[in-house]
Amino acid sequence: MDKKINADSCNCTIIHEDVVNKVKKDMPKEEKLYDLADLFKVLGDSTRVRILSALFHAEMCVCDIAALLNMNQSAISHQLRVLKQSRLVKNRRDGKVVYYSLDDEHVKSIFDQGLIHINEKD
Amino acid sequence: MDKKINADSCNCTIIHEDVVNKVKKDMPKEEKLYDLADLFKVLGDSTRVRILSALFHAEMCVCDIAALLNMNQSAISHQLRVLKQSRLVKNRRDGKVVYYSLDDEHVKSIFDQGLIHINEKD
DNA sequence: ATAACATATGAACAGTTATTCAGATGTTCA
DNA sequence: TGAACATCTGAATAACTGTTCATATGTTAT
Repeated sequence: MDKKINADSCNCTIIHEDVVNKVKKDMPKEEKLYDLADLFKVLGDSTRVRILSALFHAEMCVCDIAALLNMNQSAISHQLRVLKQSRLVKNRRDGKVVYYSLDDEHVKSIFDQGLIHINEKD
Repeated sequence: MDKKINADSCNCTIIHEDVVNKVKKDMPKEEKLYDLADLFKVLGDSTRVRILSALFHAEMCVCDIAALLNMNQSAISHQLRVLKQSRLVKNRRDGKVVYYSLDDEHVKSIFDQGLIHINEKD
């Protein structure tokens, strides 16, 4: 309903009010965009990217991942928690060992698109 | 060539050496994964996500974006620079005004996949 | 029950980053 | 040339985040 542009805090005169109003109408809900940024924030760490990339190929336990990435167990465990909170991985316990695996089919395609971008721009 | 697992720094005994070796072989090059994380790092900020989301719908100048997002011009300018360095946006100057637009077709599909993930998990 | 092992967790520290502020640069027009 | 405006930039600050360390939890086997 309220399509009025608030120019108080941007210290600019608005140049193209029509464009701004149109875009404002067409954009997704603010909340969704914040959630999206939060998702990318989770993906925006090399340790977590490497963990996910590993889990694309096999279910793995914490120690295996730590050995693979040459990092200590605690660091991996902390990051797995972050990934789990974002529902990107899930786990199952088998005795002492906890196995982690992917909990999302879309991450793979997000990664693939990202890699295409990278490979095109260098 | 060197598929030996370095377990020195992970303070774990390796449980499934076969799995670790297989995954190590199948994973993309380390460097690509770091680049990928860097890309997601750029996408992992709500201001930048909102800017890109706006640019999906129209080319816009800095002032317009600032007004749309209700932020000051300097903050937007700083973020546009980050987006440009990652080749996600490009710009053209028309007199005093600088117009920004998307410089990547893949970002849209990365966003779409991300939104699917978000919408499924709540 | 206790030792051994895999994993999880909380606190602390170091490094990174987004925004703000002040001012610089570049362009247009009178 | 100088005023007005759009944009850019560097420094400073405040907030956030990843890793490490020490320790806790949970499971198995003796």
